[in-house]
Amino acid sequence: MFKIINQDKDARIGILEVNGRKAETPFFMPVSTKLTPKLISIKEVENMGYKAVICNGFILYLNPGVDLIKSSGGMHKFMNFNNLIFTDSGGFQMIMNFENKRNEKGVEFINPLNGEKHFITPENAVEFQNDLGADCLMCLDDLPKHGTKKEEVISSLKRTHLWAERCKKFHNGGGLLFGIIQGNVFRDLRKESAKFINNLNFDGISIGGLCIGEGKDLMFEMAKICVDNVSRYKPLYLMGVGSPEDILKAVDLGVDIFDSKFPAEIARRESLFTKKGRININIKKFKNDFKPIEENCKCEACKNFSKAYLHHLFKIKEPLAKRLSTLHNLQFIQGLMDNIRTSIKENEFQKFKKEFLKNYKKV
RNA sequence: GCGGGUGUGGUGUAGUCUGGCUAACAUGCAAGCCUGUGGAGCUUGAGAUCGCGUGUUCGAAUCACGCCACCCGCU
Repeated sequence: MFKIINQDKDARIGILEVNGRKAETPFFMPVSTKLTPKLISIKEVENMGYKAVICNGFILYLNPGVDLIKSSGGMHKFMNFNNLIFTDSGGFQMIMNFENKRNEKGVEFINPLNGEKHFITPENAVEFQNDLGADCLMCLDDLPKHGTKKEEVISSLKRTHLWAERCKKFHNGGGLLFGIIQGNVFRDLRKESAKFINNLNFDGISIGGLCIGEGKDLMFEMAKICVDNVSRYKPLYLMGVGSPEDILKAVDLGVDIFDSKFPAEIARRESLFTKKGRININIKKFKNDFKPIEENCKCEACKNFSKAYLHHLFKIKEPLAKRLSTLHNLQFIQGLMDNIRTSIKENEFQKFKKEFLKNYKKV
């Protein structure tokens, strides 16, 4: 299911295989919450070389509903994507005003579209993710917002652990189940959580509750504590991380899997990745810049158009601007992941990382 | 020619009747932010001698008078 085939210090290459679908780690998953990435097609994502995406099991459970997807033959068939599909459980939606109340039994969500109440238990979460046909599913977890007091984080963590046990107990075949480490920004809690989740012997381990406003230093400190206290033979997934510099640093810690809305979201807001750093294409200095975003980029935007043209498209609010930007940023991340894997295989990861970060500055 | 209306940052407007905190709001402009996605979000900044002039007043975008520009109607 997961096999490490190459290692350069803590950074490593692995093969994740589920239900006959394979992906080489480290990889990044574009977010495809409702069975499609925004503005671009899943086929475009696939053609870039992505071997995995993440959808949101909970949001799909609300709409269009598990039955429809099940009767279509599962998510893979429905969206015509025959690579790995991860699903999230709905835990993250708790910090997004979705949630009404939670207790030991589960969480009550209110569907903002129609006011309907849904009570989700850990068992439900595993069930609907499996019914959807997920290759890798997440435990239902309790995610305290950044800034939550320690006493509250402690009781929240207790709940996450309790739910993790129940998910594990309920899970019976189908996709791989990932346990999620929480603990907010508290060192002792992170360590405790990592050990606890590790001991439950999940198929994979997720590091959750980071990158939600705590700042980079704390984030990496917490991530390292998590990595250092779990088995090194399992796929390790850092949830929600998606900037080039963060991915690179996390791979160095030993993280295998990433997902984030970040590349797509900032693309829609006029921010693009380049090897020299992020640029905001809407600013004046690009009005007369007739060169492509990146000289050797394979994306549709770079192959055909200039920065000035893209700048123009944004200024006139043409939706195509967001589409092209999204294609570019996702292509950039995929290129980065390719380079990361290559450099690990050649035992040159440290050199690659250093070089990349040296060049990657704010332009 | 007569009567009526309107004139406020680039644009669209509020404030005017019942003068008084640093002239407000939207959009646009300039820049920054966004990290397990509820269809263009958040923060900051620049930009107006309130059509022009005179007067009344401690104080005028606001009141009075004159002028100018545009719009509507009537001869």
